[in-house]
Amino acid sequence: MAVAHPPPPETDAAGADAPAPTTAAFSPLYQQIKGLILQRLQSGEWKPAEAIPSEMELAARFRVSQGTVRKAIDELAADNLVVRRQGKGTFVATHAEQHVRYRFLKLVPDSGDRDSEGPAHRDVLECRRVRASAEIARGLALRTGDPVVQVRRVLSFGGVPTILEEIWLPGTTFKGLTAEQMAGYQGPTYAMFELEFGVRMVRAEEKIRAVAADAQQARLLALREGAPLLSVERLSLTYNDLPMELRRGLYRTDSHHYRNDLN
Amino acid sequence: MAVAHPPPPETDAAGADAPAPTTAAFSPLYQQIKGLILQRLQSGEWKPAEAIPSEMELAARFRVSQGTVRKAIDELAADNLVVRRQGKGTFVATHAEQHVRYRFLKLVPDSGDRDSEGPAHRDVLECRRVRASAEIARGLALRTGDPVVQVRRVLSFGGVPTILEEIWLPGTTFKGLTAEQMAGYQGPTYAMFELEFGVRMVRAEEKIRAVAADAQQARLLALREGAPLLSVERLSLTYNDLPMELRRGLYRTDSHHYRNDLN
DNA sequence: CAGTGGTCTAGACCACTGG
DNA sequence: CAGTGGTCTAGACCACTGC
Repeated sequence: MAVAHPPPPETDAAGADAPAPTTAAFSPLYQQIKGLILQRLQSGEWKPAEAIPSEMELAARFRVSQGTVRKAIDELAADNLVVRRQGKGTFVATHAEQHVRYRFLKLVPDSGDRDSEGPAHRDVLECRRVRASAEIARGLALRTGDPVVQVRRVLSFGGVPTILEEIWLPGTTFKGLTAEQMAGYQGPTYAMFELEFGVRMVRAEEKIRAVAADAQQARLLALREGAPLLSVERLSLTYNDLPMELRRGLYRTDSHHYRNDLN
Repeated sequence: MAVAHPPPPETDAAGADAPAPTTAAFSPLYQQIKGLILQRLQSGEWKPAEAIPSEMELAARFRVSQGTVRKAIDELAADNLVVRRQGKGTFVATHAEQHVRYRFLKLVPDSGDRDSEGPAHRDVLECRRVRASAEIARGLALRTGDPVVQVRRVLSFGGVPTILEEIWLPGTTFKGLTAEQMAGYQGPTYAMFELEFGVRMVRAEEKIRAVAADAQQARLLALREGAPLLSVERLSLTYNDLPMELRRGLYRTDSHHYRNDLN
């Protein structure tokens, strides 16, 4: 209510808060607040790793109680869009510097954690602009023939080539992406996407299959042809469920496995 | 505080609420309440599909505010231990009759949803008591040689054999499990476990690999030997993270895939 | 209609962080 | 110390269910 029909505005002149609720169907106040915060997040008003205003301040801005803001932020935190730190503030989530690196990579060594084998070595085989095939276009919500950036690379852990992957990105958003960027950046590739292109991947959907390595794949992963590989097709989405990356990885699973927790 | 040091007891004589907090380290009140509710759930005081007492009633019993009970139940609902239904009550979650059937089975047909191919046909190849190998014992937190029930079966979708799986269950808890129960029960096997053995699986951990079918596996799944299969090793746990089932499934992924959502 | 979960508020106090 | 997120309360009212 307070958002849709604000009482005599006080801070409106200063901040222009209270955008049109469009054709808003009914929803709880805290959902509306969540939506307003989301808008600021995707508009880039608050950038990754930055602090967002305190709960008290947001409550004042939106003219609701702190509890209502709190519930909105609770959901954003549950969605991994934001990270709360007691005593410090609430921060826009990022794929970098967060100690939850490699959030989307669920391949782990059979024994021990990922840290035991050190950082991955990236070998970029290819990075070029091409035109989207029908299949790629469908996945990325583009039209066939639209420009896309295609990357092929091999990731090695402890010197062993383990992942062969092919990545497709919308050409207009990722204009100017170079093989050097893909190879040289320290930390997760998704962190580089945030920093260089302002694109933050929010969630992803994976389709997993078992396949047999063809001759080329076998060579790149130092295997015999026909060896079983895990095929992981990932569609990564940014705010508003907008697809922003299509990736197909072939994982060796002789000394690693894909770990998944169900609940 | 209210739980640890209850004021002059009123309902204690009637209900005996306020079990010893043991060596309780400090934790928020709502966490303590969550723990108390959890105790009732795992003790079987409230059984699957039954309603638990209302928030108001629990608040009165535990001598805290409704909001505190609410937060405790919120977390239990987030953990899928309990299901809230506005206007009706809060119910103990179950693998049956919940329209989230097959919560742990992430294999879906490439096109369309699971309903399009009808229910799975179960073919039980084997169901017998054996002694736990070192590996099985380790997974189930038993000792080598302890009795376990071993089941082997094939699941077919639309007439096509798709999953070959081997299941190990602690022999003492699942004493008397028969092939008829494994085959005949309508609905998820996990629902049968709840009904017949009072064991509710709360969460699970899966390790996924790509493997090549051996001669026997290929025959049972109507494939050529060496065909790539998804190996899904699942450890299912009940309350208190107690392991209760070890399962190794081999999935055909020529017309199905393992679907996973990351966020 | 009464009873349930769901929302919202206002205020108090606690726990943690940093200057 | 002030500022932040985290907990807890008490009470009001809304939305949904079933009798």
